[in-house]
Amino acid sequence: MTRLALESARTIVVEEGVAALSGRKVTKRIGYTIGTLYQLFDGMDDLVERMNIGTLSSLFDHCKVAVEQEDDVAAQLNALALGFVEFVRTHPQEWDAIMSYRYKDGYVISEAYNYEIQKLFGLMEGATAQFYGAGQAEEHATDMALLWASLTGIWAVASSERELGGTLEHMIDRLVRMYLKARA
Amino acid sequence: MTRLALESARTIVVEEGVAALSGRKVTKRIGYTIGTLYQLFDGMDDLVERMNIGTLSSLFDHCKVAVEQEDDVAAQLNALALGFVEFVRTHPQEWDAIMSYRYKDGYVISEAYNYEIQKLFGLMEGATAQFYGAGQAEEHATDMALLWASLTGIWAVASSERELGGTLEHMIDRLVRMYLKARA
DNA sequence: GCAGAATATTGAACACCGTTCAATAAGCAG
DNA sequence: CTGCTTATTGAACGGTGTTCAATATTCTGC
Repeated sequence: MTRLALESARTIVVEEGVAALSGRKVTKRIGYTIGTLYQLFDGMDDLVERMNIGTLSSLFDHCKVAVEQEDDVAAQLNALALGFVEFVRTHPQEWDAIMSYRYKDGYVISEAYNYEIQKLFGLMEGATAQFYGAGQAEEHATDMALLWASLTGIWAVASSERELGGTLEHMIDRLVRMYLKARA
Repeated sequence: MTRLALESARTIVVEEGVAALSGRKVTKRIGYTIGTLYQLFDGMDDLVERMNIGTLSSLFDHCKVAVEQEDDVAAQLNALALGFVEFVRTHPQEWDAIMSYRYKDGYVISEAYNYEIQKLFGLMEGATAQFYGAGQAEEHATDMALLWASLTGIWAVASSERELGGTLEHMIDRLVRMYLKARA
């Protein structure tokens, strides 16, 4: 039933947003009652986290095939960035669940979650590996964190429906170009 | 009383985070009851939005004095970025209220809110004006949106307490450096 | 000072929420 | 069929946002 519950939760998030997610709604959709949910999940935080892990995993899969279709660094980096945009555009609510949901004070994010994030970072590191020498691992990591932060920040700004100048694609393009110019 | 309520709301957000904010808590702290809040605010969205406007205004004031102490572009841009970090570091919960609070479907953000955002963009545009010619207004706007997105994204990543490589200051430094190198 | 109008404040009501847990139902081994 | 184990229930608790008729208070004109 946990699989059913996670699917149900995802459907609600997709259709109404993570703010509209509730345990009772999740169980009602699949013919269960609220009590059952709490035998299988350690509260709503756990449910949302496990759903988010699934989203991150899908994002990784999507980006991976995008990157693997390219050869040189510039093309790979562009494919990665555009792959991210493509995925988030088609799963805006699921991405928003990742970005805006706040776990209860003291809740510890699972290793599985951090592993998915690491997978995504690995993709970026792989694409840009040739820019960094043996002793530049730290610099490399910093740059990847910066790129990731910028990517997610760009989406946040672009999806805020305020006219802040510049379309999503333009910003992405300038970010990648800027990085390549500064690095290559 | 609306002033009192906004102060009370801010105190709760600072002490417990925006997720712990509730109308009854806000009014109880100042000796009122829940009914009163709804005569003065058009629901919780309105209350949060007006509180967030105050936060953005404070952020602007803080960044403005930081920028005005510098002369050349590079120094101004650095001051701006570090001013942002400084403010958000000292007001993490209030900033999180801006980033993670989700307004109800259909709620329209006020002009006053968008104006505060515009003020911040104006600060960035002022500092980088000399990089852009007469016909490059659009390009300028795109770049500013990108810088803003990156700045806020960097904070989101850095404050997520996952070790994703690179301290906050390092990322900020590399972002500004990257922009200047690509532009100047 | 006082009547009346305008404004401010209340608190109960409604339908939800997350979370817990004793009680029940279902499935299964011997 | 009995007992044991697992799955499921649903009531209970203390909270939430929101509405609104009823009550208090303040202000205005006389």
